[in-house]
Amino acid sequence: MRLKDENKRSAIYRAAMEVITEDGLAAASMSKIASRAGVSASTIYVYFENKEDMLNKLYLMMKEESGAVVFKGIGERHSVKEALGIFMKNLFHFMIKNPVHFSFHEQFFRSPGISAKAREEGNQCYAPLFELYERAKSEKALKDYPIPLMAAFVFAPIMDLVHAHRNRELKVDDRLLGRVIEMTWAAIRS
Amino acid sequence: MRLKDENKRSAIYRAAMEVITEDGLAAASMSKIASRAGVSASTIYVYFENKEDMLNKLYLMMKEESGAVVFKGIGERHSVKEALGIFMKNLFHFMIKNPVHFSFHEQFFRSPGISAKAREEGNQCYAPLFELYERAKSEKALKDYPIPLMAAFVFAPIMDLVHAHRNRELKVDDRLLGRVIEMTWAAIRS
Amino acid sequence: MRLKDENKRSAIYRAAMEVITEDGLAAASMSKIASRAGVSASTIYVYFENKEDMLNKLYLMMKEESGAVVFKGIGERHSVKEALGIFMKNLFHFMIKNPVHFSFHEQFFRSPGISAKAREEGNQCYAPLFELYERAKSEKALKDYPIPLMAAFVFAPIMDLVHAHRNRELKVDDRLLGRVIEMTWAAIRS
Amino acid sequence: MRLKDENKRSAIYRAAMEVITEDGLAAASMSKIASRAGVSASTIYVYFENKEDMLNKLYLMMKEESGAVVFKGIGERHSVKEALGIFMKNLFHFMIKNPVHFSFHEQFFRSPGISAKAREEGNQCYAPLFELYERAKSEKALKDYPIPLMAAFVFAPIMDLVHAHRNRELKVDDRLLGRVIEMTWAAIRS
DNA sequence: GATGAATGAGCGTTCATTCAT
DNA sequence: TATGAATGAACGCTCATTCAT
Repeated sequence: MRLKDENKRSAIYRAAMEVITEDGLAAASMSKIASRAGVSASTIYVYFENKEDMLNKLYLMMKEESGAVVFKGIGERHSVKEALGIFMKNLFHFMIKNPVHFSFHEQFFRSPGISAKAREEGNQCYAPLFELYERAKSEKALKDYPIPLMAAFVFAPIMDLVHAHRNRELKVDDRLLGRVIEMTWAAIRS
Repeated sequence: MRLKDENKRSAIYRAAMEVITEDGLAAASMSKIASRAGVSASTIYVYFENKEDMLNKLYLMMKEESGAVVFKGIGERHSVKEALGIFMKNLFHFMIKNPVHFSFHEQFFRSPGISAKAREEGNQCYAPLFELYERAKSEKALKDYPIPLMAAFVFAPIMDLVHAHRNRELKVDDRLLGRVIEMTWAAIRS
Repeated sequence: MRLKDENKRSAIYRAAMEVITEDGLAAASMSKIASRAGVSASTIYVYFENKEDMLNKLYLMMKEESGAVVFKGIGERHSVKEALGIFMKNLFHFMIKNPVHFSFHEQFFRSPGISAKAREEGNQCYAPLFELYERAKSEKALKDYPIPLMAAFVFAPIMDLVHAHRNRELKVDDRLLGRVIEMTWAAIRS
Repeated sequence: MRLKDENKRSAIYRAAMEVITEDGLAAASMSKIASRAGVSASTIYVYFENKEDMLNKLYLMMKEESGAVVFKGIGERHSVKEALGIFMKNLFHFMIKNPVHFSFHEQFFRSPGISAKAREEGNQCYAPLFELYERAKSEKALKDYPIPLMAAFVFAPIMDLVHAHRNRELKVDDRLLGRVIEMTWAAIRS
């Protein structure tokens, strides 16, 4: 028997991302994804239980991909403020370079299409951020407010920046990015 | 002839909100909405041109409803900071009291399901916010950054707060709300 | 109580003819006919039992209208050949002047939309043609073949002529019309 | 994987013909055709793009089927008159033996349900008739009148004969058929 | 008599999924 | 493993018709 072909699996992932980005989540049918991936629709069911399973796993995979990038260059040597700044810059540039990730994130953000379990697991790809938060608490560098609240000040402005940049409403350069990071810092610093 | 029953129109609105809240926008079919509203699916077409028309009008109606509430108590006598604080508190309480509005807003935020025209009209329900922003610019009370960027610091934390409150991840009281307003202010003040 | 308004009835007839001519029989919905007639769809049900009834009665009315015209100028003094020639000319000109009648006839010709009973009654509007046929039999002017067969040679060429004329495939003048009548006569004469 | 079952394709064709024959073109819904064919409605979409595509292809198939029969036995050795006679006899017998073809032809004759392209292609199945017409012109055997006009004298009587035969209004035998052919010839001969 | 509201039935079509090979 | 065939369920929507006024 042939082994499951991991190239095929990732072709399906890639196709799903593209279709969702281009046509939206609602219009992303299995057959559209399949033909984009160059496989038959029924082949998807060899690799995934069903559509929901595929989307959840895709969500996880994308979280892993971004998680592997957004913490690059951050080390113990950095202050909390520096670390957060690097993270936000990384996040911005990753989303600019990977518009499919960005669109996908916008489509799935709090969408009921993703199970709580997958969401939970996806968050673990951002574990370094939570560790940073813990460190900050011990250093008393950040306000001691709940994580989701702090996260709102970190993520929302960056994602809005990417959105405006993509729509050409705004030309985002390093100076503007730096200013936004300062705004976030002003909000959350202790 | 029977008169058009405005109760029925609002029953359809309510049903649509509920179904979208519960099952998500993608799964909100006309027949599901109809049976929730206690009417036949074809009756919806007596009151609306088609699904898109219904969703756009629903979007507008909800924007109007929230717009009529979130600026209550704000006057010329208030400083920009005070006015923003009142707005954010109003927004929070409105969303807590109207969970369907909240879910609906989350579903429709940047969804392609809403036409640009409806979005534009919907924004006009929040005109006082834009006026406040203009006033702030002339008073040099706020950073002179693009509106969507500033908005990210105003809306995202409140909506996250509501989200966490609803999920019982967080017990939000006036003190926490006040602190969040302070965080936002620290971020956007000039 | 108000009397049934015969103007309204004929407005419905006229609207139905127009809609059927413009959009085809399949697309002629009751509401489209109603709005063309300037009445409510339910008003049609005051004047007719249902759609089928309306179409059958419309069919009859049109047969009556054409029947009142196509025998004009024919008298006992005419030979069978002359009479047939006048009939065919009348038929051609009537259909050219009343494109709605023509389209309607083409749509309904042998369509299952018209009941056998209405078809039967409609034929009685062409009674003079049958009488002419009887006279011809007694004069031995025509072949003694069944009526539907003879009719094929009389009607089909004229209707085709009208069709080609309307489509501008053919410019039909009196000379061509005369020739066609001669062809028919050559076919059916004894 | 299962192989595409050509029996199924022709079962759909047959079902469509039957339903159209019985209920008329307007009432021939996909689901009615499907259940007559013993397949699910969605299965039709495996074999055809959509309803229009199916009807056009069905139209073509039927034209091909009749085209393959109605010119049988006609050769260069036959005079124009003989050839036309054979054609008309073939046409009559084909329509008698294939009542579904006959009804279908009546329904589709000039119906807007068939695309101009399909109609064009369908006509090519009757190419030998056009060639015969050309030959007749060069031999000056027929009147030099436009094709559709000549066709009216050839087709209409035969189709009427079939119609009357099927309705038992008329018992058509070879003698009557021969006489009709003579009538047509008298009409169109030069 | 006239009509807008209301609806069940049905339309053509798409879809996620299963089946047989 | 891989896939085209097959399908029940559902979709958005239209329609002829009835009802209440």
